[in-house]
Amino acid sequence: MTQLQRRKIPDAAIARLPVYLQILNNLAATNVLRFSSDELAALAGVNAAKVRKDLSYLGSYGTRGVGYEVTYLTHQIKRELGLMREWNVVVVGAGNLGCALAKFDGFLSRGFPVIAIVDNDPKKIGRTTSSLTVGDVKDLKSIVRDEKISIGVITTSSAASQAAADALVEAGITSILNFAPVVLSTPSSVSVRSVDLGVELQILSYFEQMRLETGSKSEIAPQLNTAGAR
Amino acid sequence: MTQLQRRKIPDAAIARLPVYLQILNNLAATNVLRFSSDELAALAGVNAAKVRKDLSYLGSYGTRGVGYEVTYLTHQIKRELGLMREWNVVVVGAGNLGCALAKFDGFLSRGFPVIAIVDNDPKKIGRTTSSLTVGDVKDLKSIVRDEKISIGVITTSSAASQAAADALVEAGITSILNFAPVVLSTPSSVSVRSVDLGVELQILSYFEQMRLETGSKSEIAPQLNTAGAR
DNA sequence: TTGACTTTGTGAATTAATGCACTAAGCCCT
DNA sequence: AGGGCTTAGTGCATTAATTCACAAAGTCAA
Repeated sequence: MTQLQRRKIPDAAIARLPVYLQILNNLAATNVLRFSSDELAALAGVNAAKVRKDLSYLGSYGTRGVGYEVTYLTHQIKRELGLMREWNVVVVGAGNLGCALAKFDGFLSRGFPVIAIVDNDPKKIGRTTSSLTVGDVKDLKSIVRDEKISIGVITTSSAASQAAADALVEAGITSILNFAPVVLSTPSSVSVRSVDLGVELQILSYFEQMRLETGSKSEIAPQLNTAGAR
Repeated sequence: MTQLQRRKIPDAAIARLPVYLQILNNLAATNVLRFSSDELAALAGVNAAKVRKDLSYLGSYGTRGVGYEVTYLTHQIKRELGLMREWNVVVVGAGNLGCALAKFDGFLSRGFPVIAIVDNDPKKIGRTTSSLTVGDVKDLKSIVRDEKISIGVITTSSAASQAAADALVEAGITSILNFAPVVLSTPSSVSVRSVDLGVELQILSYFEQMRLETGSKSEIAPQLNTAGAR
């Protein structure tokens, strides 16, 4: 009720803003200066009215009869998503996936440098992977503090994932990206997003089977995920 | 209108079934025989009515006053999702992420063996990674045919991802899991699910920033993603 | 300056998803 | 055999998300 009113943006819209942002980056890279909601909608594979409504949550940044400016809107989306700064990341779990993510361009290039990687396995601690040395999960608290880390990524086994989450929470982390196929339990003040690759494949297999059963002509529902976190 | 009526299950429910399945596997591993919707709801972090409604789309497989049987319901969910068989997978893009996924337990253990990995870079073709030799993307069509591959996973650079998708479609693949931060364009008969790790982090950063701005007490919306594919 | 054209921004209608709350069934104890 | 207890299944109200469709606001050409 007070003036503290950061507009309440629907979860579904929040999840699409990063997609728009990515497309705007591509447009900027090809020297496009302006775009219409129709054009962006086509590139994002969604309805134009949805694009306009999503963008309208940010404010009224388009010009009627003209469209939106690439750089200006990019700026606004970044501001809204909290991307005017970098957020440091720690990876917990130095297995295949963890090491691959630590090296992964896509994190740094989107503003999320991986600053540290830790594990609880003495055989892995001390190893070096792309300029990072695997640390001990026991030191998480001091690492998080010293390196000003905001986000934890869990790439441990399922069995170890809850302990990893507990360690992250204990270390003061409030945002977790979880790759273990486990529903983590954390305080409600912590945001958790889970990416379960098995789930993704199982959803595909549902549609694949559907096609086999019905003789393939079936229409496929449109994808996109919602934001929100637990 | 004919008898071809595979119940129409809502997308949101489809996306949750794999999560329930995973939990049932854990219950079975600890010798639990039965469970109630309340128990499953607690484990999955959702509302009990939602669990019951989701399960009711499969049929009426519970017993009032008692609950559901773990093994029987596991069977039913697997049947619905098309998991009574394995689905072979090919990874396109033998970079860090591609190689890590090729080795990744989580695929095989959930019924999706990675049978082949291909790339278009002559420097990578021929290399061996965990019992798989990197093939040439040019041979995709014959690989897909000979190895009876159903699902393609794209782990190329953004720049190469659309070409990878085109190659998969050309090879007859109708289900794609895409890790490149690009909205792929494919025939509507092909199911595409995109996992953009940058998007996931950006969603987290939104909530993180929200907490900083509002002084952290903010409630966090519940997560889960919807199914559907494009 | 006017008029034709374009495209945003948004009420209002529609559709989808969620969650409540109650009924219908089955178990178990006496 | 009956009564109390438990829990699935579901109709219905609510909330969230999507889409339509149009007025408002701007451009541009003559």
